[in-house]
Amino acid sequence: MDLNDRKKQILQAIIDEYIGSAEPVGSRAISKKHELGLSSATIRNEMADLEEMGYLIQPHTSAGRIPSDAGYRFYVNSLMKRYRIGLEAVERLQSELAGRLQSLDRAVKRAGFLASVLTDYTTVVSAPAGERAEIKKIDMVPVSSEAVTLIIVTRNVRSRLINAKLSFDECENIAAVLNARLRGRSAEEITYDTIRGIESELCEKLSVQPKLLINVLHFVYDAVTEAEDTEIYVENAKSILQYPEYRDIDKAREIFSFLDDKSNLKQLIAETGENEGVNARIGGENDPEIMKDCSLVTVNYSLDGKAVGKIGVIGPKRMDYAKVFASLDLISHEIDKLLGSFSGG
Amino acid sequence: MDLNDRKKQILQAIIDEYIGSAEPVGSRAISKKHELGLSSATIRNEMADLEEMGYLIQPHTSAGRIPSDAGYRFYVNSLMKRYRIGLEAVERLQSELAGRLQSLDRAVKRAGFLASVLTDYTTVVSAPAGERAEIKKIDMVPVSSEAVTLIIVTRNVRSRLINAKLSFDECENIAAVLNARLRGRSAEEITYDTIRGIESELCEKLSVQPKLLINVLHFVYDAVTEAEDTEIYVENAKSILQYPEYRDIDKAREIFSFLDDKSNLKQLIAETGENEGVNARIGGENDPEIMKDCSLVTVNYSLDGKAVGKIGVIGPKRMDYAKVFASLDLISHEIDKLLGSFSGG
DNA sequence: GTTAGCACTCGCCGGCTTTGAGTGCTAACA
DNA sequence: TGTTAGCACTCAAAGCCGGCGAGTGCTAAC
Repeated sequence: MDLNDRKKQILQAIIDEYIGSAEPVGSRAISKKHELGLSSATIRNEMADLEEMGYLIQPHTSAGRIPSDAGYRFYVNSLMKRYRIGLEAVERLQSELAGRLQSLDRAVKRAGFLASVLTDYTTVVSAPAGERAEIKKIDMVPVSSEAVTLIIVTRNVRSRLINAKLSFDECENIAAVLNARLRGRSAEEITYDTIRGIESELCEKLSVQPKLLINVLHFVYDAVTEAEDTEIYVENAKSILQYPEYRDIDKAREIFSFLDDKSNLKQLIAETGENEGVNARIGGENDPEIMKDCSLVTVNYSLDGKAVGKIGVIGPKRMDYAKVFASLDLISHEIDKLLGSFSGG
Repeated sequence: MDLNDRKKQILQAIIDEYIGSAEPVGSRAISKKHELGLSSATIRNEMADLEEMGYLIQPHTSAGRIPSDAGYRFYVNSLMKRYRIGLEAVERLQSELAGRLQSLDRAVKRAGFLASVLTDYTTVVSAPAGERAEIKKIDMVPVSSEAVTLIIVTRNVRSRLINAKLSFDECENIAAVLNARLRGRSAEEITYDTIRGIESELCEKLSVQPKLLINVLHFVYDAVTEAEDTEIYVENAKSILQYPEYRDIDKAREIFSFLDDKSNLKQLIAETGENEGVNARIGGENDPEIMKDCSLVTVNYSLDGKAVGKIGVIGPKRMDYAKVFASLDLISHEIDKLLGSFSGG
């Protein structure tokens, strides 16, 4: 059944009100604050209809109404007004994002942080998935008499400390062989046989103790093929405590525990849509029990035209969707731009 | 005035009890649960004395007593029993700590995490302060047609992305010059003049556009001299919510905000003792207002025999000091061992 | 179709009482 | 002289109204 214009207006008014106050909203409030030119009685009738249609819920007889999941869904799809982010905010965002850049991961983490500042909700971001990241260079540097740092440069830089007594020159020699064999190849192409080959070459050419070598190669193999275990960053988790729906400490604790476990978050994020643009999962649309009275709004960002990660905002169901949508839209575009400037070729 | 043995026993019993229950403890409870062979009336008299001496506080007339800051201090200094950490816990800790090691920073962060698991309190750790970290190697690698990664290896690895169109060979050449000039020097030794020198050498030898070069050198200078801004890691902040003293959401929020701001933490951590072994700051001994009903227990860890960072546990004043002391003692020794195996020379 | 009016519902709040844990004091006891 | 049983007293917390008021649904009039 379709909603007529007036019902839409009323539904919108109720949701707007509730988003602001977190209190059930009554007919009188709507008739007074929103200039619909209708008496509270009329509103009441309409509200009764809207409740019957499933868009509103009455917590108890003598209270006002609050939106149901379906109500929010309708709001997000058809009612919500476009939010305009202030120009200074946009500029500040751009300049903060552009600051010195350590890595793509860091850039994305910062984007998540900025999203949390912009929206004042908790954000979750997944770092760029690095599939088929090609090895650009491998380096080995002794950092003390006892330890060597192994550095692998792909799209980003990974490093690992190895207990090994190797001189600077030995490192250079080993690195040269590694580079000759591995440079330009993507991690998946590298098998244990590849490493075997390297091992025998090294044994022949260099006078390094084989035992040490095995150790080093083990680390190389490990680091190179490492299941590009996408990092997940959570920012501003504390903002959860600020919403009345989490006045209950135990509930808040549950959420914190949930957010602390990256595997939860990976799954949560993975379940969200792959399509373009900003996407919302409202309340019960989320799978994990604890998330059923939260909403999760996500957007994909891309590198070389391919979606490689997500930025998500987690907040109460009555979050300011308009603002969140606008913020994520903005941020995803900015991060796309930024990443674009570092990719290509 | 000194405490006789019986008073000590009673004080200890009260504090032990209170640490467990978080409720004011009454004379009857002590006389029953702790086998002192004294009636509640006698305990009452002693408690009155202990209160007068400043070790106990009575929240209101008809409640039991809780320890004062002085009470806790006395407990920590003289009463607390030695806590023994289980052997499996020790072994688990050692194996978890020894896992693949990305950097010293990471190792320490993990130590903080493990401390939080062991104690179930919030932990704060400061990464090894890198003063006089000597430059082992500088590397430049093009990662796309548009970007170059600049890598600086000191005791750890820092990297930075630069927008620059440079070929692999150009990068190698520039890096060679940088290495020749900078390798083996510590960050503080490098002045803007040094960089000027490199600039002119590069301009002479190589046919790189000067403008691009300036950009690159700017980054080098920046990355090299970067105020080795010690990282601070907080783990298990959520555990705060589990203690009845933070049932009040607003109080919890304050703490979270405090913990979110690294500058607060740096200062907090800096204020703690430099001496050997585990150190406690109890309640009012802490400076920040919000920390006045928390305790902070810290320990230094060292690299090359010099204290370079701290691991701290933050919890309610009635934390399980014995356990925390034992845990930090253990962890600091383990991390010292671990770091030791990567230093030297 | 809209609205004023009205009876009704029910959670919330403030004040009241009750309960009980815990105290200090006193007097008797070893 | 130190210890203990007994007792009156205190006071926060919990339970228990009762009134308030926001909000409703229904009805009747416009």
